[in-house]
Amino acid sequence: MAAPEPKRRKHSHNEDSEEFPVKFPDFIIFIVNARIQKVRLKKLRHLGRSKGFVISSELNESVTHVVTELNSRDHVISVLQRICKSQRNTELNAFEFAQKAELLSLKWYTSCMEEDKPVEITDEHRVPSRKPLDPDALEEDGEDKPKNRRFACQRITPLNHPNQKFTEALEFLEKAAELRMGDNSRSRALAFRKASAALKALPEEIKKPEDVENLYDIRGGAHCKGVILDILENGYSAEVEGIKRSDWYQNMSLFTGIYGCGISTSAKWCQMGLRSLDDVKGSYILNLTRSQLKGIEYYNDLNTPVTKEEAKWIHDAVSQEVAAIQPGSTVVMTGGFLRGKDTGHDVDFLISHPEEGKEKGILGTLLQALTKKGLLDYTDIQNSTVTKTTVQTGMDASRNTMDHYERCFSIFRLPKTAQSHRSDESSERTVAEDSAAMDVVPPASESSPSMDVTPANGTAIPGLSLLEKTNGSTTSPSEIVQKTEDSGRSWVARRVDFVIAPAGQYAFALLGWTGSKMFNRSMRDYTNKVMNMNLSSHGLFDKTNNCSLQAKTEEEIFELLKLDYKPPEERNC
DNA sequence: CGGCTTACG
DNA sequence: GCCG
DNA sequence: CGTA
Repeated sequence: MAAPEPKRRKHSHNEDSEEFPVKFPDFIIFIVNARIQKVRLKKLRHLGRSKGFVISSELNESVTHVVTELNSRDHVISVLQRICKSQRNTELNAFEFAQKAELLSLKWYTSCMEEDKPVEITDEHRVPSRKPLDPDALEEDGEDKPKNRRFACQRITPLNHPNQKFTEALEFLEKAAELRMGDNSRSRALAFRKASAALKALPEEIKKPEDVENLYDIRGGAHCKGVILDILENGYSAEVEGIKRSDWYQNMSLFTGIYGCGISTSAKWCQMGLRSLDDVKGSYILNLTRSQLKGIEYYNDLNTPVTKEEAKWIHDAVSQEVAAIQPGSTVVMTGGFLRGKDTGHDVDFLISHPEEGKEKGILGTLLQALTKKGLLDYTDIQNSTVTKTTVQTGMDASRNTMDHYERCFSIFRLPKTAQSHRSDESSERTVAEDSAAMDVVPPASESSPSMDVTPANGTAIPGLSLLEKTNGSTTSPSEIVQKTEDSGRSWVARRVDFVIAPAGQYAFALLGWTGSKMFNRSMRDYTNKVMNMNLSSHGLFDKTNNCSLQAKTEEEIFELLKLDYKPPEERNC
């Protein structure tokens, strides 16, 4: 509504209080910004001033009324402390201040706004102290309370737990919800995932419906409880089985299984009448992205779980290269493997260097080195392909372009010799031997070393597959699949993610890339709602005083957030 | 009845 | 879909 | 939009 007004640069100190006549000088109000959107806060302040209240933009002794969305006195005080600290206001003690000033809910404030005057303050308006100094003091009350913690990041969530049957069903419903493209669908999917996470943290198997009463993320819900009940009674969920059999689910599943193809694209293809991978390959009107082409080409490989052994081999290969590029660097395999899983859909590496700044350029050089060794099939950086085709030396030309970026999603060529040497312990090979063993094509000038699907002259011909189809109605589509499958490669394709982080962000990157996804969402949600801070894989930002907080270990991050530390194996929500 | 993690490519 |  |  109101454009950024030029009026307010008169007095930077007490800002715009002079714009409106003060009608209630006894009400000096400070609004705590926690749990309030920035825009809304601005409106609230302006509204208050326009009604004749004094809205202080600073927390000081003169403030008489504190207004907040927070619902516990302790919480308010701890936030006030932070504000004092950030204002360098050392003489103001948050505890003593809270004794004198009124701590009131936002409801009181909005009531005042509606009535155009201060409304009478009742205990309803006051922030409840809600301090059961002895939690067991309130016995009968305690029975009704949730028996798990509110946020998944506060709970111990191991990889293996006794309620797999239930969580699998709930996570199936999560996936199914994501595939439906409604407005609520993402949020509904989240609800299923949260319910699953709640069960994953239970130490005992669920035997009766009462076992899931009073659990956050389940207790208030009919749907999830119904699913659990179903499984308890029949051993399976009819809803889940029904969806599994449905055509739309199978088609959507198939297409979203293609790397680079999300629900939007999948739905589009479904609506176009496509029903199989061959349909996609045979359609000449689709504008397939680079990643989708690779996703189709390596559909089977990329949908085969990566084993821990494979991951280790890749880790070795990557570490070797990185050590050569920048000695002293660290290469950590993050993701599910760090959380204790023994398979994964991809492998994640976090690369860093203890000396700030020395990590710069590593990723670009690493990708070139791996590509040169024939270990990388695809990187999702778009720069070194089409434009500079004239230069036959290829890689050298792109040197300056491959510089500063921090993530790379790639497809790794894992030598088959590195795959299964379980039966023979002595057949351990080194990375060097293996990459030498496979017929390494020195990555030619063109982007794709012309695999089966793409024609040899480089540029993909849109109508090619169609021609094949029309030429021989005898040419079965499965023939193409076969071609791609036993094309006699000496390697398999695996998804590998590279992340690079400067030393100052290392702990945050490690935390973020270790996951799980649900753990991250939960922890970031908690950070917002409880701490009024902002957490990402780059850092931690305190919104109450607009400053970022440093941490050099994961433990320090948990401490800053007042959370009990959880090792990676306990983050499997 | 609004909100639901956050950021890069 | 579940929570505040 | 897709991916983590």
